[in-house]
Amino acid sequence: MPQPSAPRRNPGRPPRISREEIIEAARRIVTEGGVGRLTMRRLATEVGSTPMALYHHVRDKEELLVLLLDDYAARTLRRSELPAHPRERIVAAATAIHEALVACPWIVEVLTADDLMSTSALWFVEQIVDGLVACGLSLDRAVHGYRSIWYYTAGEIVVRTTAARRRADGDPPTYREQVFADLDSNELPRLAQAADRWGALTAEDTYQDGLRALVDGLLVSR
Amino acid sequence: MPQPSAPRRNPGRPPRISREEIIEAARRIVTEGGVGRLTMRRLATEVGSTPMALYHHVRDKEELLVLLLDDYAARTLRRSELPAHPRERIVAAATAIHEALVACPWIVEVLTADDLMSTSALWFVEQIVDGLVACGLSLDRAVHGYRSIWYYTAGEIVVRTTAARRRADGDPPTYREQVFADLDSNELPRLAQAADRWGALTAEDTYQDGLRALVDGLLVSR
DNA sequence: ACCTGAACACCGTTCAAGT
DNA sequence: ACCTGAACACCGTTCAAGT
Repeated sequence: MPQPSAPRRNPGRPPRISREEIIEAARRIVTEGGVGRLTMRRLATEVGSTPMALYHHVRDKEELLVLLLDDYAARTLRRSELPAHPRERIVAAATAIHEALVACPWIVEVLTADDLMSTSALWFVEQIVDGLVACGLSLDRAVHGYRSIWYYTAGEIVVRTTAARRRADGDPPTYREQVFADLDSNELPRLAQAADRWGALTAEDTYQDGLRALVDGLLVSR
Repeated sequence: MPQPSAPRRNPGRPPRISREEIIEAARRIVTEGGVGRLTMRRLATEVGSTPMALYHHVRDKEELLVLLLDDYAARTLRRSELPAHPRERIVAAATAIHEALVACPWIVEVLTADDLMSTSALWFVEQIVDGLVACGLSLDRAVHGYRSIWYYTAGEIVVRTTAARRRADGDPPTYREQVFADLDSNELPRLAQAADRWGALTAEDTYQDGLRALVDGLLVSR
C-alpha cells in the first residue's frame, strides 16, 4: 500500500481533510449504497470538500478502492484461535478469509484489482501455506496449493455476489431457468435430470465442502 | 438469452442494422481494444449508426455483453473427442472451458454478469456432471462438484487476467513485491521463506494441477 | 501545501420527433 | 418499425489559479 505522505514540518497550508477521513466516508457510502454509489464527486460532498481535493490525498480511484479493502480487512480479519491439526487449520484459515469476503459484497470489483487481498490477510495465508507444509508438501507445492485455494475462494465470491446482485435486481426469468426448462434430455441427460433441482442445489452454500475436497486432493495426490 | 425479435410481416420501415451486425462490430472492438473500449457510442459509429438505434436491437449494454459472450462461446467451444475414462473426461471438459476463457480476457467483466456462462458451454457441463456420476457420486453431489470446479475455474480466470492487465499497465512496484520484500520472518516464516520465489511460483500455470487435486478430492472423500 | 472552479472528454439512457 | 437529435444526468481527471 502506498504510504500516506510523510509528515513534513508544515511549511504550507494546514490540511482540511485527511486520508483517514476520506476512507471513512468512502466506507460509509459503500456499506450503505454499494460500491456503485462510490464516486469521487459523491465522496467529495460527503467529506464536505471538492472532488479535486481528494486527489491530494489519494492517487486515483483505484488506489482509493485498494485502501478501502485494506481498511476493511484490517478491521474484520482479526487473528483468532485456529485448530492445531494442520488440515483443519488450512480449512479454518481459508474459511476466515472467505467469511470476511462474504460479508462485504462490494469486494468483487476490488478483488479484480489486486492479487494480494490485503496485508491483514497475510497471517491467514501463512497459516494455509504452513499447514500444507506441515502435511508434507514442499514449500513450492504449498504455495501452489494456497493459490488453488485462493482461486476457488475468489471464484466462489464472484459467482455468489453476482447471483445475489442479480436476484436483488429482480431480472425475473434468469435466462438459466428458461434454458433449463426446455433441455433436451437426449442430448444433455444429466442436466435435464437435475434441471428442476438445479436452482435449489446451486443456492446451497457448499463452500466448505468444495474447500475440503480441494484440500484433500492437494494433500492426497502427491 | 432473449430471443431476437420475432419476424413480423414487415409492416414498417426496413431495418438498417441487425443484431448480428451489432454483435459482430462489438466483437471487433473488444478483440482489438479490450472490453473497456466497448461503449454504446463507439459501437454505434462502428456500425455507422447512432447510439439510440442500438437500443432497438438490444435492451441495454448488459444484454449486449451477454450476447457477445454467447457468440464467442458458440464459435470457440466446439464439442470435441473427450477421453472415455470419466475422471479424465471431467478434467478435459473443465480444461476446455478454461481454455476458452483464457483466450478472451475481456470475459471477466461478463463472467460476473451471469452465472450461466453460455448455452454453448452446457455440453461441457454435462460431461463434467456425467463424469462425476460415472465415478460414483449422486446426482446432487455431482452438481455441487461441478459448481466447485466452476468456482475454481472462474477464480483462476479472474485472478489471472487481472494480474495480466496489471502487468500490461506497468504499475511497477506491484505493492505485493514491496510487502514481500520486508516480511517479518518471525511472524510469517513460510511467506518470508518463499518471498523471493513467490513471483515466479504464482506466475506458473497450475490450473490443471489444482483442478486435478479438486477432482481427486471430490471423488475420494465420499 | 492544500484547496477551488471551471473545463475536458467522456459515459448510458430517455424522450419526442421524424420517415 | 425503425431511426435520429437533442438532452439529461452523470462520470474521472487535468489544469491554472487562489490562499
